[in-house]
Amino acid sequence: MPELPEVETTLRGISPTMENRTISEVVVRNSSLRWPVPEEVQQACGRMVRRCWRRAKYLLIELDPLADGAVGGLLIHLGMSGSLRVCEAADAVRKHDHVDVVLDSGKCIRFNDPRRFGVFLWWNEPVQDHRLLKSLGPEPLSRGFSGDLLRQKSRGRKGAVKNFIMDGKIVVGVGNIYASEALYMAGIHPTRPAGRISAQRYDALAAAIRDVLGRAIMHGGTTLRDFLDSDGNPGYFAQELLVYEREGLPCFQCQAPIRRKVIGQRSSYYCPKCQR
DNA sequence: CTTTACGCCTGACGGC
DNA sequence: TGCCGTCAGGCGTAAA
Repeated sequence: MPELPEVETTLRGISPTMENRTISEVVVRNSSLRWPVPEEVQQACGRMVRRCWRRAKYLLIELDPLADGAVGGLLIHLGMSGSLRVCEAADAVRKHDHVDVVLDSGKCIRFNDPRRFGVFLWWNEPVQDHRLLKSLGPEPLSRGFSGDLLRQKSRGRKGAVKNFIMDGKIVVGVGNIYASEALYMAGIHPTRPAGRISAQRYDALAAAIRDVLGRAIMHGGTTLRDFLDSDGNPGYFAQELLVYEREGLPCFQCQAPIRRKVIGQRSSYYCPKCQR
């Protein structure tokens, strides 16, 4: 289940293969992803990849501008079960390999997604104005993210802090696994109303979010069930997890059994003694 | 404005 | 062995 560290790992895996290469072909075998893969993605053919980058969990393949200066490129989201792998264009196609981006080098970026919650779209506007990106909050690893920001945006909010930090309009890239982890590290109970948390504790939470995401990226992400990086390898952060999927097991700090509770339709894990 | 529930989809797993 | 129900979850969207 790709969260921000898994998307970042994927980005780092595909960038060297894609940047400064020309896209020779885009092969769509199955266009029924979250939204249909549009015919416009064929506009990528014959154009060079200027830069691969990431905004939230969206991967952006930015192409060199056309003669008239028009920018454009591919927008990819891995959804729940998606992955991109680097292979040879001639390699055998596997189950759920929905789209290929073939490069002039003969290499291929192959999009595989069993659950098809993923996204493969074309963009040609200033990408920050794209409907999927325009109302997103700051990147958690950027300077624009801080405890002060969380504190300010939480004013008047009565919902659980766990839902608050998973809201992409507040801060992007904090998914279900890392939300539980960061709240545990900061000693904050996941159901606590977001508006009832001190500035000092929000500082600790922002630091925990940065810390856990940064460390997960260093480990190549978390593989619980199906995440694979662009070389087909799992991530190794699962062994570092402190509470996620540890229901009933002793808290590493106080030995109390870790609890699981569904908050906002999602499993949340926490220590009832260490988190208030 | 905030908050909540839903649905898209396949694979893994448990019970019978 | 097979079948069926349940769960997993990112996130846009509709509804409250």
